[in-house]
Amino acid sequence: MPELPEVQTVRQTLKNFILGKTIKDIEIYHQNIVVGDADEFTRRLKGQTIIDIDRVGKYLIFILSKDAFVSHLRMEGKYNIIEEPTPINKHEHVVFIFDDGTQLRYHDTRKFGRMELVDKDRYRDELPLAKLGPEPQEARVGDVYDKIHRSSLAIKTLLLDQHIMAGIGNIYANEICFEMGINPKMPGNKLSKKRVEQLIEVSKEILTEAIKQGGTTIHSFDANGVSGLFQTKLKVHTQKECPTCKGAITKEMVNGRGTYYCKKCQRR
DNA sequence: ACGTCCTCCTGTTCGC
DNA sequence: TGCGAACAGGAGGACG
Repeated sequence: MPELPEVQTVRQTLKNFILGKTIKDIEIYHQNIVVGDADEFTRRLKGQTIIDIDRVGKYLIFILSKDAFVSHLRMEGKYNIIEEPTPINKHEHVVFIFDDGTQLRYHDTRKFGRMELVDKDRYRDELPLAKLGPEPQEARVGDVYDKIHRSSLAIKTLLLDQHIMAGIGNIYANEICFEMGINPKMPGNKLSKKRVEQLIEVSKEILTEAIKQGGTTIHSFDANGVSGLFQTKLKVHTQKECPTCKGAITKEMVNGRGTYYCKKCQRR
């Protein structure tokens, strides 16, 4: 589900709700969500206060008084804020119970999401975050060009590779290719340095605009009832008609992911 | 080392 | 209408 703008939206919403709260207990209904020993996860975090929530790429990092854990929502993960007691939903797998009686519940229909304890002081330098590339905002043209230039993979596949740049997922990869006027299947090694520079600029612009809109709401995603608005600005993803030439949008699979583009306007 | 495919899951949509 | 196949904001591991 969520890409960088959606995760950023979730982060902000969660910060407003849980900063300063202390975890009284944790209930884990599906152990696989927690990487490593689920009992240790509970034991370690119990009694700790939420100090901050960070975000790196599509990862959220919950910073507590002593420890920290990362949370990746993958395709369908969400956090439900519970202020009034309600029955547990069958897709709520991890429940954080705070000392003020409120709860934070991790909801994930496909159970793809993961949580994992990390070192509070150096999580950026250890797995799973260590291998992530820079977000477009911090990316340096030379570094990105080096990686793209040496690959014959489709440019869209490279945009989805979190080791090159972090935060872009399927929706925004499609949108970025459209804005670039590039065919998503264009091999990376066909791009000039100038073109890669433009790619980074376009990525920044699209992610920034999406964050401003509160992310994209497709299917059921929302950040605790806060729906994003970027879906109204999508130009190709899940669209039928090209906003530029009014021709039909082509949909095909690239690297196993649904890829939408305009054959006429994206050929460079 | 690199590219491709499979896998983890469940719910919804698509096509015959 | 019914029913199985395909697909869905992701990423890590196996394999050739």
